[in-house]
Amino acid sequence: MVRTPCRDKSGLKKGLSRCGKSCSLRWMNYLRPNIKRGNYSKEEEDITIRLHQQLGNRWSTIAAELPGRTDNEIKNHWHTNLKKRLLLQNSVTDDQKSDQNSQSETSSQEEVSKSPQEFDINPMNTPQILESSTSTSSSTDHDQVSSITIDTTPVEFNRSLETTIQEDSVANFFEPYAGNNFWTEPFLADSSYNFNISNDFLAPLIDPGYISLHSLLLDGELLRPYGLY
DNA sequence: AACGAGTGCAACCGCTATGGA
DNA sequence: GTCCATAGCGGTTGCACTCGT
Repeated sequence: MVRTPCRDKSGLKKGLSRCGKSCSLRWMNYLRPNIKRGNYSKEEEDITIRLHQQLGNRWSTIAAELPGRTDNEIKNHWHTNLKKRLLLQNSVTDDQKSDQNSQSETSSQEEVSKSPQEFDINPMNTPQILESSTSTSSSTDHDQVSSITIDTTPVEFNRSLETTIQEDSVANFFEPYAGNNFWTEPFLADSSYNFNISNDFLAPLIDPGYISLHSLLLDGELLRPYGLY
């Protein structure tokens, strides 16, 4: 069943008019209280890269592993930052390989036996970018080239993805919230939003303690879109 | 100051899945 | 079983903003 688009007959948007779907999307992607905003941590980027390697463009699944991040945000971040970095990484890796090829014929024969995916895209094999995740960086690609630091320490590849995420990022990320099963109840955070932004805003009620642990502490920038600092 | 290019991200679009009548 | 509304997903677009010239 094809959804009726939020357009008038001329095909133009109806100004500021919003259909239910538009409102829903805006809530889910932008207004939802437990959305984490601001720069991505290295852990979040690592998770994104690994999951994308495993799952492809299943952004909602990836988003489920990154609490506070929406699929849309992750998708945007991937297209605007991570994809470029991986491409850059690959180009650096290719350069290194070409250098190595010119120096060692033996090593080149080993490389040939690999499929491209084994050493190009796979973030588990490629060097880890240590650059801080400043998504607002206005530097040019050329500047990024000069600013990126490559860590050639190999990542243990045999660990399962789930174990890797749990050990490397998620457990550490939510350790301060231990005792609240945020991880298995991701949408409870929505319900935790029981303080009034305005008199017009009605939200479900829940234990106020939940707010401090999940909503308020998730990110310092959480309330800034509402003018609450 | 003005302009153009590049960038980031919210919003939109088309589609499928699902559930209720 | 059919129809319809809605939720959710991934791809794409449009525009505000920043930066360099």
